Amino acid sequence: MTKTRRATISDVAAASGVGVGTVSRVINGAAGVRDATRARVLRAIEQLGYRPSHLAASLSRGTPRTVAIVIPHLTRPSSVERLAGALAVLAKYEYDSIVCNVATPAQRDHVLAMLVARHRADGVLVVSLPLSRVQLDAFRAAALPLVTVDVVARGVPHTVIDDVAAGRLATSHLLDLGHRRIGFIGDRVQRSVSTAFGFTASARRLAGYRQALAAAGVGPDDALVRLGPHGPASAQALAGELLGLADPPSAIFAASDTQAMGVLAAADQLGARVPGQLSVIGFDDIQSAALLGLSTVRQPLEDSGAQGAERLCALLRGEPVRPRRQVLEVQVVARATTGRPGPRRATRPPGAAAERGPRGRPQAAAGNSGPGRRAAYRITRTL
Amino acid sequence: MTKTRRATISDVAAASGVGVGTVSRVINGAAGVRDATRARVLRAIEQLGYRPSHLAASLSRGTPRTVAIVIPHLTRPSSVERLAGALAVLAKYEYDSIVCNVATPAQRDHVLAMLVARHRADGVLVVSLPLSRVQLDAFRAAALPLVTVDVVARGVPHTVIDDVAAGRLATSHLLDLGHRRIGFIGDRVQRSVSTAFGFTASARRLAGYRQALAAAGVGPDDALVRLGPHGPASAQALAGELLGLADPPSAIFAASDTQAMGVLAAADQLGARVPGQLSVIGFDDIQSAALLGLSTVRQPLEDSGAQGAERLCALLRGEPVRPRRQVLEVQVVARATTGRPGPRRATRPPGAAAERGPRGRPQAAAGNSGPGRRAAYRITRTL
DNA sequence: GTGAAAGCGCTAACAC
DNA sequence: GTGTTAGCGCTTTCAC
Repeated sequence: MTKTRRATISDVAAASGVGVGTVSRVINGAAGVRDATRARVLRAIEQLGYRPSHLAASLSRGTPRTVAIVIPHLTRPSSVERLAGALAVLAKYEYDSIVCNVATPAQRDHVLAMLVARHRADGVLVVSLPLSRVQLDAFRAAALPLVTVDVVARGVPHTVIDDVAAGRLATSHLLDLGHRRIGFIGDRVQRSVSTAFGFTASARRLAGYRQALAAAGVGPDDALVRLGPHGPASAQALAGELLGLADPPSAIFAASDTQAMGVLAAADQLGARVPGQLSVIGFDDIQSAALLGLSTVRQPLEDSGAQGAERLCALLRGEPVRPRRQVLEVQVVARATTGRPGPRRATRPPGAAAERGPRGRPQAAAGNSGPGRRAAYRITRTL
Repeated sequence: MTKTRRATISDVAAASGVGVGTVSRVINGAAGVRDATRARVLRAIEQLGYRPSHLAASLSRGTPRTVAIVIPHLTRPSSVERLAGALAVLAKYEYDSIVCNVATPAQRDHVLAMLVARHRADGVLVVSLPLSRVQLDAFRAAALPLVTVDVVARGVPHTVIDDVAAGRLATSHLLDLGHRRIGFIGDRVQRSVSTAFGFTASARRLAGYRQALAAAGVGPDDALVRLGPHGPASAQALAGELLGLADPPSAIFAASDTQAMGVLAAADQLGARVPGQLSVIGFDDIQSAALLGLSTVRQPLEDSGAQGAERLCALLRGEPVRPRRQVLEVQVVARATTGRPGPRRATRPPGAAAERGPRGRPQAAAGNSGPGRRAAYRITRTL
């Protein structure tokens, strides 16, 4: 076997005694090629091990049929669900998807700048990342089609939820159950330029929480609002603080399911029964929420990615994308971690470890554990 | 503003009164361009809104500098961690990564066939997907560089763990604690062609489980081995069966953390205290395992993706990749769900729901809940 | 039906 | 330093 260069279309043409045009037609399944000729070409392709260059074809055709997806914190359940939704749609339309996972604002800026500077993707889907005015201008100047998901962007089609209303919804669920001392645990806005992505969902959910309390005539108590870095460990610590208060909350609204899990961990550790002593509601409805029986506000994660991708594809086809802002619905999913407030009981001091004991499940769940079963829940309200 | 076509390199050359070669040098930061000239070119680029075509450059240069990653079940925590590891490495070497999430064997075959048929990626990283002999031959025939992760492939560099040994390790952990009746919950090998990916990790872990039992002189009891579809719901049902046995196991080894969570759910539901009445060990050490205090066998997920990507890059540089099989180490991470077997107690029948109560935590975890803290654990043994 | 030839937009070798 | 030119491998008229 010769150590030669890859076969090209003209090699195939020569080998089969036809012109390159004919070979091209055969490759692309175009009509107007005699069967005998086609067979001859196919045989030459086979024996030369010819593989058409996607690059050359794309260049000649004028479009790479490639889309870039820029997304932070890919390993977070909410991110990966969005990504999966987008990938499925893009694959459906036969776009290649270049995935850019960005861990820092510097990476984000670098990736976005690259995407704008060189023409490597037909369009870009940005997930969860707030874009600066400069960045938006750059996309516009480059005429690079852009769609965002989970973040508002002026002049750009975006798919979002109403976080303020969703925050009200979660809080109302707790109020409706009879809670009056309701804590909030969310993300502290990062000041440090080096790590700040500028996420604002948590803050908007907090605003909704405050609105709902005010509407219910419950006075705000800032001692019940705790913010920290995203992640369960921090949330666990903050929940511990809340539970250690002289007048602790009977319920906690966590700005994400991940944080809610930290709250549950704190409750476990301090011996607070859930939901008897402490009700907990999260946000997102990631897959493990169902597993844990976590009550939460469900937002359509996978669908948001799919919708964003659909809109980007429409944009690439030159179709109008209206309305510019697509607002997806959310709903409260009441599972086993929220209930009516119980009588006050002291929590166990940290250090007095207890054994992992039985947990409550909604009645409907019991005896209904067949394969493929999804955790039972009831949807309380839809936004 | 004219509705004209995109500016090309020769437009820029013309506008700045230089040749295309000079423009190319400016774009690529090549030395040997007078500052004044460079400035003139840059200005022209600016005002023409010129964006170099990645496609044309790649074609001319001869390589797309693009890699494809083919991975199933992207939203599973183990998959996405591997993906993130690979993406980070590929970004480091400035490769674009096309991600192909495949949900079915048909999709897998389609994607792989496409990758082989057209030259669109410099190399391919296949994660967790067993490749047929035909598929492997196709890659070889196309001279398309291939590396796999989490799956053995003849003649191809692959990064794996020793699942059999890991299964022994998990089982030994339980044996060492004093357990003798140990259940196993894993994946049933799918027969249906339409859904069978041919994953074998669970089966190999089962083999290790059997080996460890035999080595400890514990007679096998097939009633304690339950296989079903992957996923927590199925595992929960199977664990329910096990706990309902006349002589139930005092410990269960689940072939994945996801399944272990189903086991925990079953224990909760049936009122079996963990680890008092039932010890549970999972496999993978996905992020939520730490959160739940789940004892597990940790395999380096993110690192496996990173290693695979490193090896693929080495291959693309033409370097030899040795040894062909890279075996990563695993270790038991003992958290709060495994302990010595306690006195036998009857489980509560399903339907008698209990409240979610305090769970055990390792002593070290208590009072150590600061931000950024990782759940405390002790590593029992390394393979 | 099929072949020839003109691009697609760039890089790189070579000349000046 | 800078311009010129020959490809890179394909698609796509446009003749025949």
